[in-house]
Amino acid sequence: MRDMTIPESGSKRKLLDAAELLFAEKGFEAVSVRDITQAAKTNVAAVNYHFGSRDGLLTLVMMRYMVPVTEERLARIEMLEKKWSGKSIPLEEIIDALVRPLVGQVRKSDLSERLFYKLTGRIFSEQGNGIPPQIEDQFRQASERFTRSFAKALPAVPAEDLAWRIHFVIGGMIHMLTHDELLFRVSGGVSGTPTIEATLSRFIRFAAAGLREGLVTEEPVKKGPQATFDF
Amino acid sequence: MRDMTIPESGSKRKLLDAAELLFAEKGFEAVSVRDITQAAKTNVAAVNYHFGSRDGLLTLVMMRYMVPVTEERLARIEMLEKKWSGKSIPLEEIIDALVRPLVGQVRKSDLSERLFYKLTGRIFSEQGNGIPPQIEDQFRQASERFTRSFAKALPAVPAEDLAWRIHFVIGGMIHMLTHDELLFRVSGGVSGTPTIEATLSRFIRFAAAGLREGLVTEEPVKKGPQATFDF
DNA sequence: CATCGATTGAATCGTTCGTTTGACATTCGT
DNA sequence: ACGAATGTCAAACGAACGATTCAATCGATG
Repeated sequence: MRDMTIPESGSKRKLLDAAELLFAEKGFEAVSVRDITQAAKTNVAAVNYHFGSRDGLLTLVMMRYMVPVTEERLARIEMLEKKWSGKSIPLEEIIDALVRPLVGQVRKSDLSERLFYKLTGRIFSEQGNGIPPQIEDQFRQASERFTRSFAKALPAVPAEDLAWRIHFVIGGMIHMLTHDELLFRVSGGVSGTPTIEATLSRFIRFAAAGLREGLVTEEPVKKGPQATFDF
Repeated sequence: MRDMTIPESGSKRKLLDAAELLFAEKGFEAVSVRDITQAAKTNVAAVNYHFGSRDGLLTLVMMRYMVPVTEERLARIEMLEKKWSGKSIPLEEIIDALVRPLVGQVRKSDLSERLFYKLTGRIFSEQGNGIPPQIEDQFRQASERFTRSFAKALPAVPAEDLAWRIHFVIGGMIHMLTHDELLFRVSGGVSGTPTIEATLSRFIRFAAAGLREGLVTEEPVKKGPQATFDF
């Protein structure tokens, strides 16, 4: 296996940064090795020298944020299990643990918020289309863990129904990440430029309501901002 | 403009059928003109002769079902407006009008259900990525019309919130169409092979609940199967 | 049958793709 | 200061791409 560490400077780092920017803007298929090396102001051969192949660079670009995102997702869900010690976790907090790690990583990148979410959204939406197995594994880990917590939080929902509902939630999340600009068409130009926090809150409430569909809520659903996890 | 009609037989029809099958299986970018002509057992030049270019064929493949889908969507929503004459339409029926036309067109194709939904899902998910303007226009029409009905059905939801919620619904729909096989990963192998009708019902209930989030429902939400429109 | 537009066929165009080569430059330990 | 490792560079490779050329063939019509 090749060196998977990311240096702080040098052409390897420049290539990685240029590649992730172009991938975010135009998609993984639409960017050629020559586009990347030109943007990074290096020679064409540099990609194959440092990453073995275009695929090697692609994998590293994907892993760079997906690994920390998965780690933070799993850490958050474990924290929640402890916090609610055995009891089922409120839906809103599970969904928060699913999407907030994306916000946590955005600042570690040189990309703008829009581009970072577009990049991660592209990764999510390429599932099953010849994605590197390392990335598939990240998805598998988060998927298995969160499905368990969702099932515990919604014991009244049959497993098959729940699977589909989670499916729909993931679709909404991906669409939120990839198509920020689409909103203006859907809304007829209604929306301003919401902060990510407001959008996240909207998504969490939407997803929780969809997941809970059909359930009688004895006590009315807690309103106000969702859990903040600022510890 | 070139001839946009689709003959019942001949190599033009064979190319169209072969192209839509390959596009559904592997995506629009991953299929070459040579793949298509080989599958259709015609000469490579046939694509450029009949469709002007690869893009011309691609556009026609997309328009073949998207035009009837949009027409049926708009017809259904107009029917609903008449049926509820001025009153706001129940959410479930609006969402039904949005997704059921896809089921209506599946039988007109030679593709299996799985591949047809994959094909249309791919069309939906390519929005903003250099999609033909004719297809963009189909989206625009449906988007404007349904946004209006959603707004009327949910007068208490602020326009900006509603826009995002519709956004999430569309994302769930696309994911449902494109990633049928993903379900097995999410659910841990729980699901069987649901009929499209059961899946549709699940989606409609999920989406309606998400759209309605936060609203006090004076009368409990009507249960049971959603409207069938069998007239 | 002869004619003519419509269609097909094999060959090839020019480009772009990811990758490789081998010469050259730089850096570093000893 | 020297040799080895490391990195860079221009050039080129073979393969695949969409598109085009032009002669051969077909089918309807006169």
